[in-house]
Amino acid sequence: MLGPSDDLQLDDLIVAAIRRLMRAVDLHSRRLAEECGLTGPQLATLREVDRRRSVSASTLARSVHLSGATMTGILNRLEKRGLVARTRGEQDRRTILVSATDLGQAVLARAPSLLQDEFRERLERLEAWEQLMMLANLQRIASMMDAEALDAAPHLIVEPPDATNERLPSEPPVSPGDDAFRHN
Amino acid sequence: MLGPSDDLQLDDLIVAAIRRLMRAVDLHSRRLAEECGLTGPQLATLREVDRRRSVSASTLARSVHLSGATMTGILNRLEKRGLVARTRGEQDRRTILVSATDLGQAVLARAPSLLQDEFRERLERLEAWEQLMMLANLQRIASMMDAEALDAAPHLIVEPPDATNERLPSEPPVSPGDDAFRHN
DNA sequence: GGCAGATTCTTCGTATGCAAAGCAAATTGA
DNA sequence: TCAATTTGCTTTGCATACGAAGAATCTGCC
Repeated sequence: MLGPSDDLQLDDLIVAAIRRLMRAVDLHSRRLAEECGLTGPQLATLREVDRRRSVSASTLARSVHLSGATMTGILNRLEKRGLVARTRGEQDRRTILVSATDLGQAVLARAPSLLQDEFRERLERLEAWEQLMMLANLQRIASMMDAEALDAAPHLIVEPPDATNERLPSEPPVSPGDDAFRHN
Repeated sequence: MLGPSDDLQLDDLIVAAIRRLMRAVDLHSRRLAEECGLTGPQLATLREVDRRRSVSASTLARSVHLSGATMTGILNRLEKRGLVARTRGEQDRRTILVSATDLGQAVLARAPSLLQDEFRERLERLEAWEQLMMLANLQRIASMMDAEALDAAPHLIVEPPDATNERLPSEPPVSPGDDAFRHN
């Protein structure tokens, strides 16, 4: 372990790195907006809407880790551009079911990644174990900071080399009901 | 390396982890605001103002990795509460020199860390090499995403309260590979 | 001196992002 | 059955965040 003075150093460095990362994400979001007309959160939301066929707004919010209020604003902008459609739920008329329009899917097909190309290229040049280590560390930090928010979902564990990593064991494949976020 | 389909998975997991991290930071910022009256960016700014004795607004913005426009808003709120004071530069009357008031220093002395206590406790329980690995990975990711912004310098060492307004790239150059493991 | 260009900060417009309050629909309980 | 609660979304208020444009100032060149 480190002494208290070193801990202060460590804290500051972590804070600085996180701030740098957040800024980079924000800047890339604005660049996305210029290039394809969608900001980062909008693109992430549209992708998730398209992946699942028809989702409630709250489920959507949880999937992309946003509050419901923020999701409302994003959906408003997406809807205003005709990229998604809002429908009232049949059985439960409180819920709003969101679905991607044809235009939305078309835009999505042309949209770039949520990560900068530069970053992806650099990442691709790394060895697989390095990629997984970085992901694991990122997830670990997220979990450590997220913990107070009660997320029981286990995340990526870097397995010894014999595990067949066809699919990384984090988010389950689409199954629309079991959201992995069931804390009520 | 991983195949293209796994890369897509990797991208998505990284995006999700980053989003989770950003949300956690935001939530902690709001908690800070309730507890000590200062949000995360405000506290970070006030700390930096106090550390250096008197800084220009632009230097401050670069130090905490914010744009000048954002810094203006934060300084407005800090000034309105009497925590910092703005003064015109003597030689260069374009610059705004920011300094912490007595009240600002008093508030600062009582303010908690920018990181959640939960996170810090968890971090402290880890071995030193693990702490450094996590920091190094975080800095590496930040650098990889930051690179396009020409910043390129992962500042491992917290700069001394130099007060001399340094020019552009500013941050002490550190070879990007071993940045986390340089003790001095 | 005097003016063109650069630099510094502020203002404006837009998009996140959250909590809390508000509203409507569904569920529960007596 | 119908009031009380819960649930799902929207609205409101505030604080980031950014770029672009504007105002004030400085610098260099003549």
